[in-house]
Amino acid sequence: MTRRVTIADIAAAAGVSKGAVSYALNGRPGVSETTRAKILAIAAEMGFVPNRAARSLSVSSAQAVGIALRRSARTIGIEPYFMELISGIEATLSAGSYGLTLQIVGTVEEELEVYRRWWAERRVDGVLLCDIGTSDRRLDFIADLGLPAVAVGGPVEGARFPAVWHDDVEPCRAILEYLYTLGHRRVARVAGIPGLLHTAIRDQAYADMAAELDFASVTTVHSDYTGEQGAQITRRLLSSSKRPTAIVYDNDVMAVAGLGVAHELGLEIPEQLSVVAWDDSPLCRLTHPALTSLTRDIPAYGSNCAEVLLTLIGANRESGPPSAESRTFSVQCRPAQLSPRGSTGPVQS
Amino acid sequence: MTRRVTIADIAAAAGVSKGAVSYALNGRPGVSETTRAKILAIAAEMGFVPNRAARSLSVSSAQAVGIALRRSARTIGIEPYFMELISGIEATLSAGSYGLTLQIVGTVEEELEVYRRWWAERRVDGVLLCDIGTSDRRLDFIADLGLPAVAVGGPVEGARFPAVWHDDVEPCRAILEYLYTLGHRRVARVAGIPGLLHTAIRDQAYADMAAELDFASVTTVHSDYTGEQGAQITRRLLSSSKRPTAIVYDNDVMAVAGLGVAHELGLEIPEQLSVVAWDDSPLCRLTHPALTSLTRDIPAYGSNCAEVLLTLIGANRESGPPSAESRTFSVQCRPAQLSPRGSTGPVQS
DNA sequence: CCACAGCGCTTAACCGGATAAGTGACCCGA
DNA sequence: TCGGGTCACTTATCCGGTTAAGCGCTGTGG
Repeated sequence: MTRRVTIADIAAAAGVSKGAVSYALNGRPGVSETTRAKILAIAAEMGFVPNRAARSLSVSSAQAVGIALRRSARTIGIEPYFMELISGIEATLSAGSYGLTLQIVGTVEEELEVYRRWWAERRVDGVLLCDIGTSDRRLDFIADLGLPAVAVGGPVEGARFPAVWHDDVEPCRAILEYLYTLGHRRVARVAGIPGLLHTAIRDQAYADMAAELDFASVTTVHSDYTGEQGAQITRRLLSSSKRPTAIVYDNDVMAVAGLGVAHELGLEIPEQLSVVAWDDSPLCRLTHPALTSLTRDIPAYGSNCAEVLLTLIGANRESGPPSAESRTFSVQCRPAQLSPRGSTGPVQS
Repeated sequence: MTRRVTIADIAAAAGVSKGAVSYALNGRPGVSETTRAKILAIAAEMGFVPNRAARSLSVSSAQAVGIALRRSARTIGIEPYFMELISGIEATLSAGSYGLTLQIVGTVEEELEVYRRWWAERRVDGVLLCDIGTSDRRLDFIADLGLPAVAVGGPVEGARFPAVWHDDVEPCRAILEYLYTLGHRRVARVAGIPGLLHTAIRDQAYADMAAELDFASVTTVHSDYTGEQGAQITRRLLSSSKRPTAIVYDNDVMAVAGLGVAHELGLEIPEQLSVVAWDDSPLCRLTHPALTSLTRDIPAYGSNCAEVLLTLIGANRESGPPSAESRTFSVQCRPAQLSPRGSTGPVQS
């Protein structure tokens, strides 16, 4: 339990000044190669690790980024999406020796307050915004704050900072074309939360596609993404007089719940009902039959987001405020791919 | 984008010294109530928030705790446990205005390195250790480091720091008694990773209980907690000549997978097979039939752990090193309760 | 031969708070 | 009336890094 070693200790041991040690450790000019090598050797031997607070205070950078999740304690675990996303984010951050600060909040107000505090305290150098809404209060708030941020989702109209997103239109087309080919004409969709941007984009894509092909009906019911609502809506859909022959779910949890309801009602899958899930977590392969789903690489997505944020933060540091161009660029990732499995099949006449 | 407000700015505005402002803001004696009120008013008006790095440097506390998870990017999402745990931890931490720093690692070596760095950098004031093993290298390493820590799991023999845990023996008894009462005599258990402490504890509890009651067989097969292995083991169990009439799974993901396999093999649940899951995530209520499972309040558990860690850190700060007593106390939480649902029923003869 | 540049290092200021020590004004009791 | 204690505040130092400025020495070109 000896006292931690500081650059002053190294300076004393090497017989040079604090400044020289700092130059040597940071690989900047100002010391000879001989001295540098000696200092580095001593630092390594003494097990020197710079104090984060001291460095932050000097260079005014926290070497950390923040992420605030707005979910309840009970429901946050069930959605594999977040943990996979965080895992990807984390991989990129720790490669760049940045830390990740996580906070879970209940309301938008709390979330805004967290951002304000983080930035005022300089606890983070930037944040990642999840669950982008169609009209999102957070976007202007954060831009006004001057807090570097990246939207995890998009495209965001007139954004004042970058967004990283997947195209959702193409996968929607793929699903409907696939179901159409299998002979389905009555398709229902259990969508996510209406206020979310990607929900709105999918709504539009389905409507467009439905008009293009001659489906008898393509209905959309909005939900809160929970399994409970997924089950409830499925029960309602399946007990209506003209029930759909295929149901598409906006996440995997609801799809699993829907599958459960179908079993409960004694429906054979896929003979009497086809089921498609969005977001191919391992969950989709656990059920019987396995769920046909849209596969995205979520950890890679998280890594992309983190990478863009680090670039933005780097750009901020040098040469004053970043250019408008670099602040609003938009990165599009590979769209989700349809993975057909046992839960979908041709319509039985 | 004005420069951030410092105590020097407040001092200037209030016409006092930096020191007076610091005393006023921290509620310590040294300023009159009149002056204190004036300073607080000015600070509030100017939107003052103390710089975290500066404060940390002075008081040498990071106001943050760390948690390192050793899981792969792909599998970490599927287990609702972690996110629920983190959510509970976070609730307590942010109530005490502590931050949570998260890192995902691949190996124990990496994990140890992360702890070493965090502590050397003073990026965290303490850590939470998950997935405690039967002989866990991390325990001594961290104790030697002097890094305050709490084990999330236990009881830990000869621990040099506190552990927070559930009794697992009682729930094991409850499951086996329940299944025995329903007439089951051949019970299989798909257990978790053998090296983990709670797996070993459950192994022992099942063995003891099996000897106590006259089961025909109580077999245990170890797994890696993934759905894939859960399915594979279930398939093997169910196609053996003397197949079990009930299977108990050490987590919910494997139970769901097992249910899928049973469906696949055309077994009626619970008529031909009873299924019990450990850890009652919402997942257990999504399947059909719903899974009988052991309910624990994971977010509350996380909160408990965080609370103990904060106490430990607080104890550290005042009066030098904490007493041996406070360092090794062990908090036991309410054991898991059996929630019978549709997946279990009496044996059909 | 000298002005000047460049190297290699030291010095000292600075980041933004916390805090021990110091100071002057005031009050109180002997 | 004066010593001593308390109050209210200021001053100065520290935490552990970074970094601009300074300074002596050497080499070099005009």
